[in-house]
Amino acid sequence: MEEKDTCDVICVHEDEVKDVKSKMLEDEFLFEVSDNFKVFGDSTRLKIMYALSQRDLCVCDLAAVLDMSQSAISHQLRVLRSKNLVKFRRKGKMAYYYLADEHVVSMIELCVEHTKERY
Amino acid sequence: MEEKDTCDVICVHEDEVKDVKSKMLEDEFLFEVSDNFKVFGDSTRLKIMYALSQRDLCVCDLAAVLDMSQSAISHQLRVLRSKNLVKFRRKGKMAYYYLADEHVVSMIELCVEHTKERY
DNA sequence: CTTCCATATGAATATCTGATCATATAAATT
DNA sequence: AATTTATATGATCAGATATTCATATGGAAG
Repeated sequence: MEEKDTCDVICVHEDEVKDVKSKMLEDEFLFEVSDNFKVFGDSTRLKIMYALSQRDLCVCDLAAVLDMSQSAISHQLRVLRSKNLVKFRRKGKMAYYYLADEHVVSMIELCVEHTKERY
Repeated sequence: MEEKDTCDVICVHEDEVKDVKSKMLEDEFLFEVSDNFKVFGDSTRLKIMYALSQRDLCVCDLAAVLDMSQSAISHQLRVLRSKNLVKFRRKGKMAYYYLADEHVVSMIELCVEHTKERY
């Protein structure tokens, strides 16, 4: 299976490696999972989501809450939309954003808890 | 409170903003939370942790399981150690790594579940 | 104490990411 | 229709990050 004994991997324990390899999830799937974590791994996006967990807000208000530029917020909202973490409804010129579902809230809550407990 | 009406933030809804601001968690804390998520937001690190959730492994075996260089793995293990997500015990020349606690496992499991459910 | 080998790490590089700036779009108001 | 204003977005740039390469460290065994 392995063609590459070329270089550094010398001390491999064949059986254990084979065992764990068989239990590993698909590369593609784990990439997707890490990609999901990544969205939460930026404090601006996390703050946006946390703010939205309090109440729906328009872009301007989010900018005010986070004390950041409208553009910066808008760019991050785009990311959050692309990951289906937030949605929005138009009301006149404004766009009111809200969290897409409960998963988002529970993800944040869990990591908040873990962060509190672990340190 | 805001000295900066300078530029773009024009349409702020004072009350809602004030309300959400009062409910926001500390900047510093949310930064820490996002920083924790960030560690899980890289597929190499996630794979390492997932592999270790199956059984303790030495660096070489991890490299074999992930099919990556020893150096790359070692660098990422350093990151994981610095965040107290993994620990290791020496056995001769080798270092056997293992997950630091159950939090790590449950974090991964949760996001795996969410990823499965959401798409 | 020298060699061997598993692991660690510093430096360099390439890629990615987030903020800014300038500008475009789109809805409301005149 | 022209203007205003809330939001979106493309381009750019700076800083962060992951891998590689070369080398160092540290324990084992001779």
